[in-house]
Amino acid sequence: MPEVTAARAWRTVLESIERDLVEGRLGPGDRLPSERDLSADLGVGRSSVREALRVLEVMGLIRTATGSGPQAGAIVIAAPSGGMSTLLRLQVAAQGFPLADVVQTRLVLEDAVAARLASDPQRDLSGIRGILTAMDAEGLTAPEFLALDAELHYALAEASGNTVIAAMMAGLRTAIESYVREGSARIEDWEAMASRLRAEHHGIVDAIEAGRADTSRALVRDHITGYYTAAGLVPGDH
Amino acid sequence: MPEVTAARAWRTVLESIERDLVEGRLGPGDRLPSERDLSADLGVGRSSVREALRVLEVMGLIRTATGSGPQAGAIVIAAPSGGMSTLLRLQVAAQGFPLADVVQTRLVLEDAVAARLASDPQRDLSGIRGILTAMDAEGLTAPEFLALDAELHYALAEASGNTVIAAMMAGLRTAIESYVREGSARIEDWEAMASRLRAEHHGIVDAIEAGRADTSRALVRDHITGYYTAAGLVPGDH
DNA sequence: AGTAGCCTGTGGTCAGACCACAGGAGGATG
DNA sequence: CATCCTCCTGTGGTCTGACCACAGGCTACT
Repeated sequence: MPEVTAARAWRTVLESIERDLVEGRLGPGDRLPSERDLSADLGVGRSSVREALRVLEVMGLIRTATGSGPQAGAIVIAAPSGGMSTLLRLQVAAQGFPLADVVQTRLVLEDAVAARLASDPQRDLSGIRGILTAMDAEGLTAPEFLALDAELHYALAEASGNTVIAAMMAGLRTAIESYVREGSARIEDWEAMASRLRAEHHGIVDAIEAGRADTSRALVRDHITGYYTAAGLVPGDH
Repeated sequence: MPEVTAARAWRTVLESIERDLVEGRLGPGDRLPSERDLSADLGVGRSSVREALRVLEVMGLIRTATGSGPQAGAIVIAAPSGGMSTLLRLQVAAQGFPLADVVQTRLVLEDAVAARLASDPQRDLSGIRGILTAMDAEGLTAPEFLALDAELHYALAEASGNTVIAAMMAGLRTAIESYVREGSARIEDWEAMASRLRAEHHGIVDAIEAGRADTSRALVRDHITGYYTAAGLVPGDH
């Protein structure tokens, strides 16, 4: 007997759930069987089931809740940005991803987002305008400003309509968040930097709304590289 | 007593290890303490430690091995593409990512890869040429051909020097692999398609080596969209 | 009819017990 | 002295059983 399960009981659980997802037996909003049932059905220990569920939870596929009722248990949610953020953040921490590569990837994606938004006549930037207004407020601290900045860039990615790019943008941002925060302390005149960033944001959004794809792409590139070099996160050799 | 640990013992383990990574106490090649030691040090059960390690393993941060000696135990490896592939594949399966978004993201990234390679005089495409030669062989089945195709596109991303983009490309490819395979069955004259793809590959690599960024980008776009529409994976409304 | 309390099932966690495995230590052997 | 073989140790992998806290439904009492 070649032991079909090979090894790794938790992997069989993961594969079983993935199969259920692929073949449509499970979908967003559905509830997984209880850990004890899965354990019995698949012939593995409950701890192995839990290891698999933990992976799914961290990757943003399910949400777990204690108690009873329809909201309890493990439920498929498929919220990708959380998992992407965790993955990228950990890989950067483990030096699997150099910071420069993360920044450059962000550049590539944001570039594409701007171009796509500029050439899409159906775009709706009302939410983005709201964030811009919020950022124009006086007296924002650097962390507050950066939080709004993250929100703005994510909203742009979301508005472009591509969920994968939006999730990746959120993840890339999270991965470098702590470094960005540290970098902001290195900037001497924060108020000057803030007003520069404000102006650049308005310029980008204006260019997008004017449908000028190439202009908005260029502005986005300058905006991002400008800040990162100013914060000393990336060599200015671009 | 406000119970500092809040909840979720496994999360404290994850956070502890992440802190060790960020602050340099752990790095690639290092060995983690044994599960039993971590359990005792952090004051949690061994099963909670295992749940955290499982997450790290699936995300590609560590590798575990049984037995004794320096190679046994959990070792930091930071191999990002595996985790990225799992994440994207699962999210697509759970309908968190529409197929069209995945394809489009691949387009964006590959576009950037081609442009970057074309404008980089230091590029080394010798490995890519080797794959092209392998793909020129006669009598390849569709799965064999597609495997080489995946290898080729990944090699291009790798050659561009951006590890994040390379990992994302690998992940995106994995996420749609099964659909691509199915799609290949829908193509009536596979031999004709194969030679068309071969010609396009050569054209792309030639354009890159000639340093013609815009041409290579256009060729890449046509190459990818062409195949996906032919395989019926994406509406032809691009 | 309303309400208070119990009961059940859920995830969260821990403790302990095995197993298979890989490698080193140490003795037996030539 | 060198070599081989065996046992021992520590590792992850797994299972079992036992609690706990919690949320919601159910029931019995008022």
